[in-house]
Amino acid sequence: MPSVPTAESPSDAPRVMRADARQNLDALLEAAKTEFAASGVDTPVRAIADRAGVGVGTLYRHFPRRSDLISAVFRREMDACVTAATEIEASFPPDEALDRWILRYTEFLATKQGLAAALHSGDPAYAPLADYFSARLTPTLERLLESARRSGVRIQDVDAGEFLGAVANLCHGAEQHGRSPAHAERMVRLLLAGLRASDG
Amino acid sequence: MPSVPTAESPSDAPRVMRADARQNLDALLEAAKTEFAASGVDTPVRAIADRAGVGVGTLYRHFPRRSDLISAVFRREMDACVTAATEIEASFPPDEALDRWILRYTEFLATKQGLAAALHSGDPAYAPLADYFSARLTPTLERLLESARRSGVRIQDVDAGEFLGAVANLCHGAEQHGRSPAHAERMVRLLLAGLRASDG
Amino acid sequence: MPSVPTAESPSDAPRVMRADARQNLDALLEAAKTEFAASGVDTPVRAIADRAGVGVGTLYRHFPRRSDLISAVFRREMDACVTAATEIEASFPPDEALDRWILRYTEFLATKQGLAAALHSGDPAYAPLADYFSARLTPTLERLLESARRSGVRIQDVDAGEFLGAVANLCHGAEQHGRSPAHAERMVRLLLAGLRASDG
Amino acid sequence: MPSVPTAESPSDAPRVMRADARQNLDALLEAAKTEFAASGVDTPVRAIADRAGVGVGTLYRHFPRRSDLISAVFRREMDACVTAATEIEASFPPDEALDRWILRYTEFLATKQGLAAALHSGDPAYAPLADYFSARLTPTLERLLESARRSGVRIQDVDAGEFLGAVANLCHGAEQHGRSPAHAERMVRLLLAGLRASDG
DNA sequence: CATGAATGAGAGTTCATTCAT
DNA sequence: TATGAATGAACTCTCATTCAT
Repeated sequence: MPSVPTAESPSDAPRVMRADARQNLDALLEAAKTEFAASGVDTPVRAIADRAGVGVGTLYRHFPRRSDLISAVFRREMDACVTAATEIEASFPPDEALDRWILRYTEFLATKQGLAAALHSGDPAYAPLADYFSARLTPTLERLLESARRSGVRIQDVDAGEFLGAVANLCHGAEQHGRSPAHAERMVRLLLAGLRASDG
Repeated sequence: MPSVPTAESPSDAPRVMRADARQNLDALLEAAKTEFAASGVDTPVRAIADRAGVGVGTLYRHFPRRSDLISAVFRREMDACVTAATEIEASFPPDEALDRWILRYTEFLATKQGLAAALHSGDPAYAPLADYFSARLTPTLERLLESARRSGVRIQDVDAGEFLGAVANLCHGAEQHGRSPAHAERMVRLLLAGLRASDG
Repeated sequence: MPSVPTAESPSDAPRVMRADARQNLDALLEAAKTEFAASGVDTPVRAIADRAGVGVGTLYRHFPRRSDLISAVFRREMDACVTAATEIEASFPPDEALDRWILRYTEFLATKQGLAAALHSGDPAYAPLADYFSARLTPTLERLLESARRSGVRIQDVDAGEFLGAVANLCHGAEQHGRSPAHAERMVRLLLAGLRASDG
Repeated sequence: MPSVPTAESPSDAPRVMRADARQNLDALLEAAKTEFAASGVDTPVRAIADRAGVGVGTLYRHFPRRSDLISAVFRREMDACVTAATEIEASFPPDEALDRWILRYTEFLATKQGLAAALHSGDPAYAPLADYFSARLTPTLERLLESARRSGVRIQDVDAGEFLGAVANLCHGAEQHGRSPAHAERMVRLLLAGLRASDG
């Protein structure tokens, strides 16, 4: 079983951390996640700090740029999503595991309105996030696709990263006013069906 | 007494309009279209007014709310897109016409970054736009789907409006940094393939 | 008599100007002059706008960058100082005119705490101000020095711009707490005496 | 029990001091000197603490107010400057010693951008620094002036403190962008020449 | 009707200073 | 004592919107 590193700190080397600082950091991540889900990633910095019960200065200490906070929030759950793949693969046949994990991935996306935009923004500040996405989620899907093919399922030749981006796009606006949460799932299933279709 | 051309005003009640006012309105729509394509629908009002060569006051006279302008811009090209369907239906067999029109629709979407967001925003200000979308584009797709089914093609039972929304989402972020313009098309084709897949 | 152009507008071509805008601009220049004299050129933008009785937006409309405002304020009085030279030259013999004008120049400097700093900051935003200084004040002093030399006075070979900068420096901090206003004048007179000294 | 060296503390009452505290204090003074020279006396407190390798709390412990640190830094080198006078007086005739010491004083000023401002700020926090200046540097110049006069040189009747302030002002902005380091020296020499001029 | 000047709320960001660890 | 995390006031700047001209 591979180790599942958890990277939830803004920098790579915060060796030790004062207990109160750690608490603030957690509160910030949690507050940011909530605010991002409710108001998008462009929500005022102050709103996040207020929700976390800290001053704005504390937010800036931990996350000098907005992109740092966005990246940290998204990375936390990306990790969980990657971890889930292992469990799903262990419990279901390859073809079914593929669909199940994609649906698990859509759950991750549900409250990540700005993820796709961040990934495609071209802003170098998001390069680490995009890299992380490519390094963790994309290989996961590639593995699932390969397993399904080996089990005999006919699967279109698609770029895994591109496909994940498409799924992210399809989930865009889900959970929004007037849209059934089932909407996104139906469309994602359509895309998955297209993946198995015989002609390209 | 000046001539009194009747024009389609931003509100639903066509009214008498001075020739110069009409020119300003056209210039504003054109400028807004360009700015929206370049900088998104949240672009500063001033930028649009400047490009149109009018004062911001004039913009506000014609479009009191930003949503009025966005709606007006998008409606213009929705009309063109609907019109195109008729031509395509006359030139191609139903099944092919379906794909061709969807791709024509993606072209319409190409520079309409904010369309999907506007449609799903839940903001009542966009209700007229959503209504227009439902009244014009959705029936067009329904007609094409029905024709294809009648011609013997097996097509999934999907909600036309939902499908159009999904396509719009897939086109989100196309033409953005680091994304091939072919990306969106590939994913849309996958969705179309899913539409014909035998299981749901 | 040469024409005495008055350049007190932020840009070079504000052909016509609405009466109220003109009033606001004047109020801003006056307020800025007062605030600069009292609190230095780094005084909060808000303080200047408040004193002028306008919103900050109005200040930013007329002077997008702080340096624009500083330059405008200083240019107005540089012009007056240059003009004064003509009158002084007409009324006094060259040698005396030189001293009298330098003392007039120190009066100009009295409330211009940030002038020298701005001129020497190296910030390209102040290049226009430095250019204006070089184009107007420096030639004025050069002319006065030359006249004095022609009238038979022995004068050190100094760079006029450098000398003006030195006088500006000597006036730095004058009118400050605990310093007699005569202090600067005494030191400037010492410098002027050095100008006539026989050895370098 | 550790040795208890007696050190000159920031306050006027020398006290017992732990060895590590003494080291921190030295590091802070050195760091502050460097930062002041590079970025002026308004440089962020954090920058100084970082350079000294201590926490900001330590800085505040030793120097509760910024003025305390500034004063301490400047006093150190004032002392050296005063000491230098003795050597110069021993090696050169009075008239030459005067010039040489003033030039030595300008060297001291070279990296003390904020000295003149601090002395003239009127802020009571700088009163001790101003007093120190008056108690050490001013008498030094007075002594040099008196020696020169006794040796037969005709010297203007100037206030020594005022003259030192003028020299400090003349050195303001030296080493800045676009200004030759020789600029200040030329102007100081002009002032010294004025000191010997026969009329006032 | 058109203009664009004015307004001012609101967002981002920095940094002096305090104080829990 | 030393540390540096936290705080929040203060500042800059932008832009949607109004309204005098």
